[in-house]
Amino acid sequence: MEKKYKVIFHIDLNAFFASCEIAEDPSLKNIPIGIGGRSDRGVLTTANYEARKYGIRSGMSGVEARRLCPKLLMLPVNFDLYHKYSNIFFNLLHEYTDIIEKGSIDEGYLDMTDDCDEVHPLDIAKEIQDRLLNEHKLPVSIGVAPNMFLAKMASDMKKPLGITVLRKRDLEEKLWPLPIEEMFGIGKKTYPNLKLIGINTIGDLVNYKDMRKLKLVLGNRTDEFLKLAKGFDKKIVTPHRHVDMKSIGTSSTYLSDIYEYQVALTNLSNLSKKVTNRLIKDESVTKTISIQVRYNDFTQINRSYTLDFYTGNFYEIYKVVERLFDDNQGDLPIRLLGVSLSNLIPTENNVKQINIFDAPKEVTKEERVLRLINNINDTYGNKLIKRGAKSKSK
DNA sequence: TCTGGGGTCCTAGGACCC
DNA sequence: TCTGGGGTCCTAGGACCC
Repeated sequence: MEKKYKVIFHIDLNAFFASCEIAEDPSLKNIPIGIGGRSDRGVLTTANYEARKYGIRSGMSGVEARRLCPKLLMLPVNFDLYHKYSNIFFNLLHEYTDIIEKGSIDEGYLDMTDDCDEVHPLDIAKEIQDRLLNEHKLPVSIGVAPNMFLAKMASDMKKPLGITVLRKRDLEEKLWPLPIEEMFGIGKKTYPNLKLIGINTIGDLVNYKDMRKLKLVLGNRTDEFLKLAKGFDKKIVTPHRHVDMKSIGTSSTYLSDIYEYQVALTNLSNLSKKVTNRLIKDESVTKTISIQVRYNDFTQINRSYTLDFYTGNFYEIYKVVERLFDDNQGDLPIRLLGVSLSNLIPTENNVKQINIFDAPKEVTKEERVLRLINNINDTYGNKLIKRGAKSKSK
């Protein structure tokens, strides 16, 4: 028999990074904690609820956070720890269903439609929440709804440790009064434009009549957003969606701006090394290599190059990075550099077409690169970045 | 509040092939 | 020579999310 409604859970770990630290060291429980933001130019990735009492929020600069709460304990980001707890979280969820889609490191969607025949969904949600808290000290909020969008919106409604059921008949009362910027998918660029045309709440969007104006703001996604706001979402929970990584990247904002060509290259080499190691650990190879350069006025360029073969070799990757940088030098001091790899496939699927040891020229270049990396005190070390192409984006 | 680092997806133009 | 369409891949930028 066809079921009328699906039962979808969205489960969200509250203040996840901070919760991991507290789970690991319970003595931190009642003190304000911020994760990240320890350098002068850093921002907090997470603040626990104790810290939020002081007005501290994630995304806030560390300097500002300390001003609001001088006794704030600031801890470095520890991804290994968070991955450990993320695995604990998803393993527990798998005791209830295998139809789980990972939203990110700290949130997941569960299709519980077939698991709620004899048990009320609310009872299962309560059990999952209690177990995560009691067995692993992980607080979660859970949204229960007939589709993924509504479940996501629901889990956000009561934090921390909330369980919110959002049925179709609740929309007018619970969803539509929310400010439009709280709608999943509407970000800080879009909502000011929606407000300009008179849309302040999700309900305003549902009732909006002037399709021409709406299309000017939302473009091709107009119909999609309208359907979501009305409570319709056809997406289905897709396990393993995030198993195959589409890209691996790393970037760094430097403590002070970079003025020197050689320093930029050294940093790009370090980033390339780091990202190549992650690629190897992931047992993948890449075809497309990108660099990211953010200047001190916050304009940013991204440049990429696609090889006609796959590689997991540092020298091959760095060679491209170096060339992309050489070809695109701006005339501003650099605030951030990044290297990212995409077009990834598993190493075992790669039939290597080029053996670099057969190509003497390549080896010569490798040696040159090697010298470059090992020779930070090069006589040209203080050479100013060449004046070249102006940064474009604005 | 002077603004991190990890990602995903979408768009649009151009190259290139048939 | 004026000028087809369809499909795919690449590149750059932008919006968004956690």
